[in-house]
Amino acid sequence: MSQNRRRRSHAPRPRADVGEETRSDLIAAGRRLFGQRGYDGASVRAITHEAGTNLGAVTYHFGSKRELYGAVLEQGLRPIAERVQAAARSEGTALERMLRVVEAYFTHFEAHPDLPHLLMQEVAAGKRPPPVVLEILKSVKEAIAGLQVEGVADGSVRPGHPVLTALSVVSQPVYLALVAPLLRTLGPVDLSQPATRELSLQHTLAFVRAGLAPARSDSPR
Amino acid sequence: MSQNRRRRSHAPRPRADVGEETRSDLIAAGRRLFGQRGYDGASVRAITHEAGTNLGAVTYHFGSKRELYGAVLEQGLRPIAERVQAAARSEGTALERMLRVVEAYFTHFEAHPDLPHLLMQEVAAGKRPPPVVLEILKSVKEAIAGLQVEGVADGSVRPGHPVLTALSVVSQPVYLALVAPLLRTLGPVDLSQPATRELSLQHTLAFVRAGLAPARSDSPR
DNA sequence: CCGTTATTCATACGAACGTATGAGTCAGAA
DNA sequence: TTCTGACTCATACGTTCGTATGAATAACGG
Repeated sequence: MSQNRRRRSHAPRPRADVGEETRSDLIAAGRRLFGQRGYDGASVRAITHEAGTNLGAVTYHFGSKRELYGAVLEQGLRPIAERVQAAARSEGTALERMLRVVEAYFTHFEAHPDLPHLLMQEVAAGKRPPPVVLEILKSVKEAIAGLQVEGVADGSVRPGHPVLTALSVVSQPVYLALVAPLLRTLGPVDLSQPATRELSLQHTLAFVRAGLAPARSDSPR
Repeated sequence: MSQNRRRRSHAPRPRADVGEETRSDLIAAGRRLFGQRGYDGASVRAITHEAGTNLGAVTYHFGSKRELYGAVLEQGLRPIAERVQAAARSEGTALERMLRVVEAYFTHFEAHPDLPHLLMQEVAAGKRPPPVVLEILKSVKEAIAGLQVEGVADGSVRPGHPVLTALSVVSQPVYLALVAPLLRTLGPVDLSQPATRELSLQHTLAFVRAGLAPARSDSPR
């Protein structure tokens, strides 16, 4: 997490930051290839070639392929976690903020369609993500679960299990992004078209709103 | 789909069906290992060892590892597709049948927790499932989408996009089963306990019912 | 009984993989 | 200028993989 901090005391001094650029190139290439072909499908050779560096670069900068994957995951997940938490801390009723969380997922996945694949591929294969990633996931889970609790308090959300509710909400954008490539094969729904994407966002917002809203007796404001 | 039908005309006659048993042993072992370790993580050697057969058995009976995986997927998916379609054809309003579909997923995943992993691991890794599997998925998708259309007609379901609605519904049990192993790590929710499982079923039914039901003006019967 | 044939088995092959190794390169401190 | 250390690079190592090959085995029809 913090062991790769050069510039120790009075010592070595890196050369211009050449290494940092290689490092970020590897993360970018890894993100692209891991997302497209899966962890095993993306060889170190392919990644280093895509990054325009040498085969040894992964070992040198990350120690192993697995640790590169961890860095890719962390760098990919942290921004969306921040967006979600920002949405959870925004103004309005808890339900309104919850819908903003959904919208945050959607717009983020629009810019980074490979992100759900990146994470879920390992989850689905039964492996355990690195601890740093688990912590990020945990914080997101708690933010959304907290939103449900707040919603019950302010009357904008129907009572229920906070964690399960968080899963129900998150599952919508994540699952949709996961199966998007299949959808084009299975039928006429093409989520790569902006109009369809907007439609799916509106559908999801409506579904989540209806799923969370109280039974219609004390719907506030 | 039907090319593995021996007993051609007047000819060879298999010996007692010894081969069929090996074949099903391989599928069972493949299902276990593919589900636990992912496609790449389950080597042909591990699978044949688990099945108690020889290394060459996969090539002999299926032609390749990939085709074994296809057979595993097909054999795993067909029963749940049938259950879902039976639920879709049952009695009651479309909404009631939709909830029965959700329940069918839940109870089936309870008996076969590795099933979602088996399929989604490849979807998440960006690969395309074999055509037979795609056809099964398509039929399920259409059954549930048809349920939504029926629901709008009989007034039990709010209007909306049929396919997107089908995805929203299916995502619930699938995503829950996918992240179940992570949930135990991330917090106090343990979906392997029967009580929690029942709780999650009730939660999902409530969420889907609320998400689908019309705005409360013409809720029938 | 013999020959055919489905099936099993041991073993080999070639390719691809992740990682290790050691030499080469170059900017900056002394 | 010389030395140092971060970084790059080519190449080698050992392993594991999926698949191919051909011999052994055993049941069945004739």
